[in-house]
Amino acid sequence: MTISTRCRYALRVLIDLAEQEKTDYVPIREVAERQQISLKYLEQILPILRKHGFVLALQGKGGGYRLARKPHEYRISEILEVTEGEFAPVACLARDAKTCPRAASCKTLPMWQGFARLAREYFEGITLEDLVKQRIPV
Amino acid sequence: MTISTRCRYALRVLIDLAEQEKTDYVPIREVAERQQISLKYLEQILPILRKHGFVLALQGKGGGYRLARKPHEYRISEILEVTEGEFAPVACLARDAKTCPRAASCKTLPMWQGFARLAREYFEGITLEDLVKQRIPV
DNA sequence: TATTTACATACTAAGTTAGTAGGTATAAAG
DNA sequence: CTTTATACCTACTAACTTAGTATGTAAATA
Repeated sequence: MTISTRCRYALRVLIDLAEQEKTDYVPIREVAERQQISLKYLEQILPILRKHGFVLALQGKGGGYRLARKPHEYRISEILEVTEGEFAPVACLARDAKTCPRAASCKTLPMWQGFARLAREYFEGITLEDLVKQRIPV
Repeated sequence: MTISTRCRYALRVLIDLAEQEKTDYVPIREVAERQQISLKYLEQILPILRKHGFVLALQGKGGGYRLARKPHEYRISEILEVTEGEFAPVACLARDAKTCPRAASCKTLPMWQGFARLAREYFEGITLEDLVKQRIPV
């Protein structure tokens, strides 16, 4: 039950890009150096973010990545979704799950549903801007 | 981010034992048949529950397992803890984690702390009896 | 002594994770 | 037109985890 580094790195990259506050493109190599993350690994992660419209990419000299939206327009739940996969504590709650024959009588299902809902609402309520500006209540 | 079958099976066994409402020992084989779970796999899971005092075991003919406490005396959080391991969405929040050099400036740490707390409180608030009597609000 | 139970340990196939390695496509600059 | 700097793509791998199976041994009752 731990968040993958792929997901955590994705968040750090997005935060890093948000902090640059530039409108021009930042080479991924710079981010890798600043964040001390393997460049080659980031090269696998960034295309995921691009395919889902989170960042814009520009190839060639002077190219790089930049945010596609303003920081407050990213819900953390979206970022988790694409880098970590759907949040489903048990298989029966996955979108593509075939209905479990035990579902009707399952004594634990409501608990997992409640937990999934709690988690979803928590991460939907946080934006990238909240992270950058450290606005998470402790 | 999914709960292991080991953990889910452990919950089903405890619920099953609670439903028997007998004070005498139930052979694990019976539980395996009722719940349609591999007997050999359960034979690995039950010793975990016994070592942590959740169930009592009796060897030999007429032996088996029974609950060590009353259903309302089990918090789900305890059961998750021993079968699934400590709930720590990121490594830095594990009990034995060495302090991350990035911790002080980490923009995501408070979010993970908040999530861990939310999850902990949710599962601490549910007992085995709640599951058996299907008292989980939807 | 036979039977039934828990208990212990080793093994395994399949999948996941966190990368590394090597090359291709694209675009700007000289 | 060549060089350089970037993104992009695909394959590979070591280590680990998961969900079991297999093969016993120990204990307690009938």
